[in-house]
Amino acid sequence: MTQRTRRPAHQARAQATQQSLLEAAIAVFSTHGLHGGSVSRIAELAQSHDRMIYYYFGNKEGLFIAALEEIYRRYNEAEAAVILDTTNPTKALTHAIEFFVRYFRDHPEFVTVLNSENLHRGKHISQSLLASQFSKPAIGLVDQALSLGKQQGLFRAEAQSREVYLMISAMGYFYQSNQYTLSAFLGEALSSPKCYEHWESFVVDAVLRTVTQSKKH
Amino acid sequence: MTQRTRRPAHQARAQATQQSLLEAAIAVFSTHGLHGGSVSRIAELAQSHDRMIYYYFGNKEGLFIAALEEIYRRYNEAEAAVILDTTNPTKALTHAIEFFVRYFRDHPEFVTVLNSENLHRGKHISQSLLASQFSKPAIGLVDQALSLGKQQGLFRAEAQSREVYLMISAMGYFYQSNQYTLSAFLGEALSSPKCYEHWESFVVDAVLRTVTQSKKH
DNA sequence: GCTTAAATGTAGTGAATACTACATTTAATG
DNA sequence: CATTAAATGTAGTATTCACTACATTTAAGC
Repeated sequence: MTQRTRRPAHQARAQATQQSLLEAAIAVFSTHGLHGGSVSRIAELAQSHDRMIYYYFGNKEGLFIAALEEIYRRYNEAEAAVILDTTNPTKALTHAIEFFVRYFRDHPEFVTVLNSENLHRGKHISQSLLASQFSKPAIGLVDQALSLGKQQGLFRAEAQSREVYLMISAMGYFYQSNQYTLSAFLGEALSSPKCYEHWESFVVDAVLRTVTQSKKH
Repeated sequence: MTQRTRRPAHQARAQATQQSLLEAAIAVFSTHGLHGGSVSRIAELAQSHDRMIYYYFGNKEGLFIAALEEIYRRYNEAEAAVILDTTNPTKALTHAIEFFVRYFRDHPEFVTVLNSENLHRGKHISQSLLASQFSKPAIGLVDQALSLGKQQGLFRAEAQSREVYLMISAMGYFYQSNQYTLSAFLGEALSSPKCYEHWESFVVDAVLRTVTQSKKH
């Protein structure tokens, strides 16, 4: 038994500090990127001191890795909580699509932190041991709906979960990630509810048309 | 007549300096982001001095705006150079899709600089006067192919160019932009030719299925 | 209550940053 | 060839940055 477990009050405070630093890190990194977000700013937002970042996470990069793992964990957690209609494949797939598109819309920090990580060519995610655990269940939702549809002869057997998952992610992610340049490009604010809802229904339509068995008789 | 135009040798050198600085800026900003890319590094890469950045572009932000305008200009230029088959809508749309997906693959700097701009919520693109000029022709390619297909009764009349353009962009852009986290997530390098080609043909298939008139008879 | 180590607070350090004042070179014009 | 201004080169400055040495506080176990 280590000293740490024998000091619950210390540990509770310590965990609270770690948690607030992690939360602040996600907020700051997501709005300013890895380079743009400073440790002092994160510490300030967490109402702590930059000293504690080094105490708990080693260095700035360690904190970024922790932030990355945390947003991935939440993403997986949210996905795992989704329960699909196991009788209606179209409904199930629609539900899955809505989950993903809305997750990206409602969690811009997930999108921006992943963008930062990709700017750095996946340097940190490859260092993370936790990240590999997050790989598998991701496509699960799409796979569930697709399998069901294939069983019922409603969806094409050639439709692969991986591609369809990428398709859904791409359309949801891109819309959120590039909303500012796209809005300038198209001359219309993509963040408006009307615009967003139109896009969501288009994504559902496009995916369904892609996977649905064409009616030849 | 200004002094500047009366000094061709000076102007030629000046333009060369500006051009190399702009090129270096695109390279550095695209690999390190706006904050991560330093003016000294850009100047060094351009074999010039950071002094010149302020001389020609005012400040770091001015250089970033210039870089942003330049990559947009090249994107529009490349798109304008594409000539589609005006008789075969399916071929034309396939050709257009291949152009976009390959453009994002072959111009990662376009993707990463746009990501930086979106991290900053379109702060610079909205300042640019040039940017507004780039808005219109963008959807042109997709619109051409779609219109043709609708005329021939091959594509659905409800299919809108804007949505289809976004769909194509999303799938091409996302695949390139998120390749590192996706590769870690899926356990396979998306940059491999085999993987890429599979994706490209999937995008073509998905878009065609989305816009093509279903055969009810 | 004394000891002890975990947890936190304070005050720095050197390096890198964006930006600038000032000096120098270049070549076009009279 | 002297003048002149554009273009470039040099040497800074103030600030912010990630990170650290060292001091202090906290509470658990004896």
